[in-house]
Amino acid sequence: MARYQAGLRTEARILDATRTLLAAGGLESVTLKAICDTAGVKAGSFYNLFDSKEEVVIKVVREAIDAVDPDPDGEGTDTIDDLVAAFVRFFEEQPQMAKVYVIAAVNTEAAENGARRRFLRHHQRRVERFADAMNRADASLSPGDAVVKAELLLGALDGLAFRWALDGDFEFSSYAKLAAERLT
Amino acid sequence: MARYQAGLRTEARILDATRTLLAAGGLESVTLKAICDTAGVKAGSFYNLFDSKEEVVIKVVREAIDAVDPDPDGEGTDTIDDLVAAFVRFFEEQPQMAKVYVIAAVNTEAAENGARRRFLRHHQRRVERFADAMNRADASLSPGDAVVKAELLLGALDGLAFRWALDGDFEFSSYAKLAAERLT
DNA sequence: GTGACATTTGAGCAAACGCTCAAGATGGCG
DNA sequence: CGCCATCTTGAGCGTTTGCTCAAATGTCAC
Repeated sequence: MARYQAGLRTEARILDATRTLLAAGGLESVTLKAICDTAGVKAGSFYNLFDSKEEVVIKVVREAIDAVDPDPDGEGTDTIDDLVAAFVRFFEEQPQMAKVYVIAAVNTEAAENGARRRFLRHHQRRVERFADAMNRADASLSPGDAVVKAELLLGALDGLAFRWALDGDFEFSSYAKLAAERLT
Repeated sequence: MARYQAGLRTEARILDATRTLLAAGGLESVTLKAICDTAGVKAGSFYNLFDSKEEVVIKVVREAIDAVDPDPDGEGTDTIDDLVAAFVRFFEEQPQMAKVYVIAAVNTEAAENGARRRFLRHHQRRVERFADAMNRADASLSPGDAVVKAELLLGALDGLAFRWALDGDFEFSSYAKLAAERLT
């Protein structure tokens, strides 16, 4: 939406501010006022570049998720271990982003089911990646069984991440490896 | 806090209203105005009986959780299957309550870590129950290993519940049984 | 350099939120 | 019945939320 250099620069400042606030204080601390104050911009400028606060938050979270993809180009070379490690890394490096992810998926009521559908699609793509990796590792596994196993493993990983959100001392990484061993 | 019959009756009406709203529209729809309108009460009356909105919500959620306990008296007679079934039942019968549970655990920032600590304690009690049941089923299992296994199973159940919150068509119950088989 | 467009600003809007309080109505005990 | 504690009410407070808009300022292409 920005056409001049000045617009591009403020756009970047707004995204940076959102990232910073999100990482520091979670979704609750990301208010329009906080974003604008941090970015050194007035609300009117914000709305000259973006349609809503939500648009910016979604953009930032999506970029954070993409940044930890072990096979961003979809070459099909990632192993289960890679995928599990990437999963753990995302939660450990970007805990607040992960929480936004969880809240958006759960919190969303009938009104704005768009967000939930987006997350479901993302989850399904992840299941496919896991299932593919399982099939690559064990050719005798039927595709259907691979999907079931992938759902099970991803479910376990999500739950362990949740557990870790509850208590930072929880040994997320160890448990994740254990889950991968038993559910592969 | 209520001492007259009238007070007790409005107390019950407020709790009922909160339950109804929570089940129908999730946490977001539980505003003070909505509670008071549904209960046919003014805000002043509400605050004559309760200290805060939060107090009421917590009370309602806690009661809902206790209502599905397979061994409320702590007699130590519940099996893993009982516990897993109770877990599934809670989520399927009270999906909104379960979502509140998740949100409170994740959403709570530095400010009010009281809620998070409460949920952590509840989780730990649950882990103990699961571990005890595992030890009862297999005497050769060391207590430490039982706790690890219990954490793993509960993690998987939480994650599958989350998955189901994302998409009601997900066969939560089947996957829960599968997880119990592989992680016991 | 000027005209046309992008951007920024300051002021402010309406709605929602949780909550408070003085004053009056009601209930139950002696 | 009378009295006092309990309960209810209506009005409203103070804050925060996301967002809007006319007018001023800046920027780029020609």
